[in-house]
Amino acid sequence: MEWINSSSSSVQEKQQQQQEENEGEMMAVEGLYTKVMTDEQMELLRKQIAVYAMICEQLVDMHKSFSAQYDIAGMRLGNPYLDPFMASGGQKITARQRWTPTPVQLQILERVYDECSGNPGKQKILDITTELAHHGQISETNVYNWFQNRRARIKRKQSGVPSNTTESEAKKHVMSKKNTTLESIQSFENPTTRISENNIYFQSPNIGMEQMIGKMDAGMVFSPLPHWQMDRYDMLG
Amino acid sequence: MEWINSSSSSVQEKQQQQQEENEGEMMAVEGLYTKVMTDEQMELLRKQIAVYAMICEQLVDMHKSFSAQYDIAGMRLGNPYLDPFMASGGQKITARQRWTPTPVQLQILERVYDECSGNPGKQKILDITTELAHHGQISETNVYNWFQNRRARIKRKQSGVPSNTTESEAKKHVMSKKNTTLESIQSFENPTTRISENNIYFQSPNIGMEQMIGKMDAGMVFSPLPHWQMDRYDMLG
DNA sequence: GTTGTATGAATGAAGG
DNA sequence: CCTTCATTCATACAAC
Repeated sequence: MEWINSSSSSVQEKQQQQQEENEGEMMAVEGLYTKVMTDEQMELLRKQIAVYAMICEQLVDMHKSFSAQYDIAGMRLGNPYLDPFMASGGQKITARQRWTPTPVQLQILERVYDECSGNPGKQKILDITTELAHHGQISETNVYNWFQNRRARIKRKQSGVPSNTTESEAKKHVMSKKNTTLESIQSFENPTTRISENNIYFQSPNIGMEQMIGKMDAGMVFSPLPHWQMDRYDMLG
Repeated sequence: MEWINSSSSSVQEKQQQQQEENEGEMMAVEGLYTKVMTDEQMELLRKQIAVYAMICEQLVDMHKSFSAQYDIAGMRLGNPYLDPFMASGGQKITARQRWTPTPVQLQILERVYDECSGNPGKQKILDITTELAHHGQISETNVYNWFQNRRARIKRKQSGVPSNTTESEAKKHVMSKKNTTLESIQSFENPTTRISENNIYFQSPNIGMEQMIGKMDAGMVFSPLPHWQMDRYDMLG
């Protein structure tokens, strides 16, 4: 069978339509459509899985030790870690993963925003999309999101931008991509239990069970359905 | 920096297959190279991660039982670990304000979603809630909203998407996501050791540790270096 | 190459 | 059910 064959399945049926030469996440392969994933994304996924694999393994080892004897000393689950896989090849490209309005589009959007007091109707969005499409690849969803975000962010600014940046959208800085994977995993939520240092999982050969559990309970939550798997849906018809 | 270190564990050992150039499924886009992945592949990966998450969670639960029973001091030999960041703000201590499904919960939800064709009855929701409660804080409303949103969003995605013919065929390859979810994962690498029954992981909130370990040693072993990164990897024949 | 920031997108929840 | 909001995640890009 074909590995690279277009299909749909997964939680949401999907089928692409729209722009075919869109360089976004879709591309044609032998006449079929497929999603594109960058090395970076793959790397990330790979790491997530690896992290789980490691944790599962350690937990199992731990259990074995327990079962065998309450030999605490045997608690040493890990040992020196080796690098299972790291150096990813070359991840140069970055297929566009997110739409970015062109200056022209932005200008039009802002103009319309003022005209509509920030809330254009569905039909209006469709019209706008059509017009913007003349200036670059775009979809209704993009427009919809743009207005959505615009409203939310303007509102936030007005209602005060107190130094209260600890909560809203101006704080958490997920640093460089290198740490992103772990960061995203451990700090997904619940800041009170998050570990301050990155690499908590690997900073030492032996990780305390308590810590691990902490991570599981609090931070081991990750985006279940990677957004890039989803299609860019066109907001309703 | 090193991400994953491992020594000599069954699972990770295999991850060693250094990733090379993976010329395999690459294609040129605007002069750049990218990897390609189908929806099925993505779905599969996502599920793999989810299963790991679930296993980890259960292992942790088990561990907790053990700890409680024997109250082994050695377990916390680690470092108490204090969070240096908690002091400043003060309000961030408050837990999250909105429910976020854990991977396990999500997996269950999706399974139920398929079973109920997206519309579980009131009683069903109650049942689900009860079960999900074993994996984290949750309320009926959460479940209700989840289904509500899911239906709406799936629908939206489907709209504007001319149904396609590739679907029926493609589905065969991956799974109808109902009972095959785990199967596909289990048999990912080693079909001979796969579990014959589906949903073995979910038959009850707690499954025996031995079983789980069995799964890990036998069926849960998958190519650490995602097949889609290997050259010409042939997924099942 | 890192760190900070602006902003596109995902999603739980609320309102109608 | 549908639309909208609020919050958060993640990425593109600028600034260092």
